Amino acid sequence: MVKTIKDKKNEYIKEEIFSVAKEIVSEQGIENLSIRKIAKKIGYSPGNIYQYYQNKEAIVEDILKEGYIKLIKSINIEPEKNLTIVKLIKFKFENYAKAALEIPEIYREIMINSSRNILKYTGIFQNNKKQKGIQQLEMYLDEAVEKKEIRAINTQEVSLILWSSIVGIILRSIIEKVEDEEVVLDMINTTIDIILND
Amino acid sequence: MVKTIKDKKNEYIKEEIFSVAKEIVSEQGIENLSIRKIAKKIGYSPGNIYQYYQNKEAIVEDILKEGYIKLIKSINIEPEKNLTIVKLIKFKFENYAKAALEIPEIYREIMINSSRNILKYTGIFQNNKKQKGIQQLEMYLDEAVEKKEIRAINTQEVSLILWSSIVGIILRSIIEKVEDEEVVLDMINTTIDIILND
Amino acid sequence: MVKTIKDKKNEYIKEEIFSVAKEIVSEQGIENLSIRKIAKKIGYSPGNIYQYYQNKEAIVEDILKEGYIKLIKSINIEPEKNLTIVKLIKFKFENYAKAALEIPEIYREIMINSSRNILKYTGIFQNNKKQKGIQQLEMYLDEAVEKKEIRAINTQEVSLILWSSIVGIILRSIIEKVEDEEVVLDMINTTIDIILND
Amino acid sequence: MVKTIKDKKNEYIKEEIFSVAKEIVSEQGIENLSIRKIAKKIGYSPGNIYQYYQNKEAIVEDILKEGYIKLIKSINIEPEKNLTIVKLIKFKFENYAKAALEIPEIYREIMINSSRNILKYTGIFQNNKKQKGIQQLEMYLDEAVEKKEIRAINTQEVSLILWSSIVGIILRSIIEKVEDEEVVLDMINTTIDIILND
DNA sequence: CATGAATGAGGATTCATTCAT
DNA sequence: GATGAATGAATCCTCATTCAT
Repeated sequence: MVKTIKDKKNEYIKEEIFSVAKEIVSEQGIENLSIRKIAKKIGYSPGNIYQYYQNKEAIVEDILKEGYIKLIKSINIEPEKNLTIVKLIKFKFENYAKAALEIPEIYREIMINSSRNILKYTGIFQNNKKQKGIQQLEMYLDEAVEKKEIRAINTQEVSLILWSSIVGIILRSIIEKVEDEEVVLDMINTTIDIILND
Repeated sequence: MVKTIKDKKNEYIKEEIFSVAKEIVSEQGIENLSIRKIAKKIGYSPGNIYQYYQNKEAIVEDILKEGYIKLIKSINIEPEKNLTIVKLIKFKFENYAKAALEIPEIYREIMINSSRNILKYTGIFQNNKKQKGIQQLEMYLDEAVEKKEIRAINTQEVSLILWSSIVGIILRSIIEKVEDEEVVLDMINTTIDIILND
Repeated sequence: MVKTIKDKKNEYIKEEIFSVAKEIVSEQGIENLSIRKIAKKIGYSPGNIYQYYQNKEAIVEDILKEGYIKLIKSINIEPEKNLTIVKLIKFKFENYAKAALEIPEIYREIMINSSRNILKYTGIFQNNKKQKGIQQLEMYLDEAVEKKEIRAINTQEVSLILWSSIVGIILRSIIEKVEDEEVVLDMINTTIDIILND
Repeated sequence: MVKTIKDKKNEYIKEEIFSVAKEIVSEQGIENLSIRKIAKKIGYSPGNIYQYYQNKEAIVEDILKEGYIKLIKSINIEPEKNLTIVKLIKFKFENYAKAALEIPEIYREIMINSSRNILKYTGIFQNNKKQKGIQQLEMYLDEAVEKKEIRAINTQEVSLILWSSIVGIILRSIIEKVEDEEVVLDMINTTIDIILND
């Protein structure tokens, strides 16, 4: 399984296609992404794109997947000092929102997308397989209750509500093209306060 | 101003176009609506559509406008008996959610749309001109506080958060094609409870 | 052959169509004239236009013909005082140019049009049937030579040259959208001086 | 920089498109040129034309540019023997007229076109930037005056008049579809004689 | 007379994808 | 691996004209 030079070159070009595709999506929206635009931008021929990706859909999928990973990473960042659970939740949501706002067009697409493939990662209504974010959030809430940081709540319910509220806020801020990130972050913070209140 | 048979036929066909367009939007999403598809579906030539609508945009606008009006109406329904403010709010959000879920694709489009024209009605981040729904909600919250139904809160903030949370939930349920309306309605109810808690 | 009220109404509407058509031509150029635009502007239906004109071409023809008549009239204006022949020629060309510049789009179309119908009035290369303008010009030149106002010339040749030079100048000024009429009139005057000179 | 077979084929097809486009323009006028017609005539799909030309405008531009270059070349032909200035002017205008009459429809289009891009080369009313043809003509006239070949004249004025007269004559001969080139050339010659006369 | 719905053809473009080279 | 020509279907829209009403 050693990577030959060829393999490396291969990967390099695939990255190139990928990266240029993201650029186009960021600038013009996913609905304006086209194979030809990608090809033109990287200086390859349209046909050649199909050496690296099966079709356009595969590229889009990759973009969304990468976006999703970025989001996951953002909530896996651990704070440097010890924080209360509530503060930890706030810390994580703040990182999540920042990550989302760095890739607004892609975040928008991820959250709007109805394909099974994507829903696997974004769904909140599929009882059986909960996405990691919600799982983690629920755990934190359990812990917070246990530690009496917050009053006793139905953590299963509240985690869902908290999650969809915040996703809703971020989505709207993207759709409305809000420029001041602070406004969004503040609103998220307040939302957490109110929902977890005391 | 008597409507002649011709007028009626005319209106009938315009309705037909409109209705077929909505069908396509519901089935394939607004991004897949096209004049040709409409024409084919009603058995007319594409050019003829332009007898009834100035252009594609006008059709889309009408669809969204109708959807928006449906939503407005849903929150203008008054309950039969006297209700506490909190119950009134729940009643109204329930009607709103039901209305939204009757036209899922259109609701989705309304809420995702970034055009100035639509944002006028859906925006929550434009401080100056608040949309009616939020205004009304804020008033109710003020009243609820006054009547000591709920604890003292920053009604301006809370109305925004409540609103965007619920829109977020409805939107996600549409994107995830949740079939059981009850699940969504319950979640909304709980959200209101939690946010306004007691 | 008495004109009934019906006939008059008929004519009135035909005039209306005609007049609106000219407006469109003046504003948007003849290539943008369409039956629908005419119909819309006069508040009649497209189909009805065909009650008054056989087809679009007939309307255009009428517009050009009227333009041509305007031009003819302009050179039939007689000066108030007695003028030398050369001054008379200048007087007439000046009127002609002014008339042309009042209907630039139409003049352009007349002078560019290759249809037999129009060439009948604008042609200068059809030896057999000379258009009136050239005929008249030739007569004046004959007279000027006879009266020794100008040197002996081949009036047949010179009339053609003078004519096409001036038409060329007017046409170019229209194509270049020259705004200052005086510039054009001066140039025409100088052209006459130089060609007839001494 | 070796041209591969592919390159050659590519160029060949571009030429094909170009040439077919010119054919259509010659037969039906530039206003009737369409991508679909070109595609049909060469047996390609309309979309494929866009492999070779960015859009319709680019094709038209190329046609006009080629025509314009042809004209420029025609007046850059130098006579074999020494000629007097007047004869040189005649020689050049003759070549110019011949070139124009080889591409009548295109010449017509060039001279009728009101776009800034074309006027740059054809305009005579833009004082600041005179087109080369007029500049050259003026120089020749200056020289002719200096050498006493012709009487003293305002060479600036006369060059404009001479130019527009001759363009006017050529244009009319094209519009009237004069078949005998000699007639036109004679008329031009006479015009020069008369305007520069003696 | 007048309507205006309807057609059918046509306009320029754009696109994802394929395939011979 | 890479090319890019080619297709065929699609996009929106405009038009002159006809014809049943």
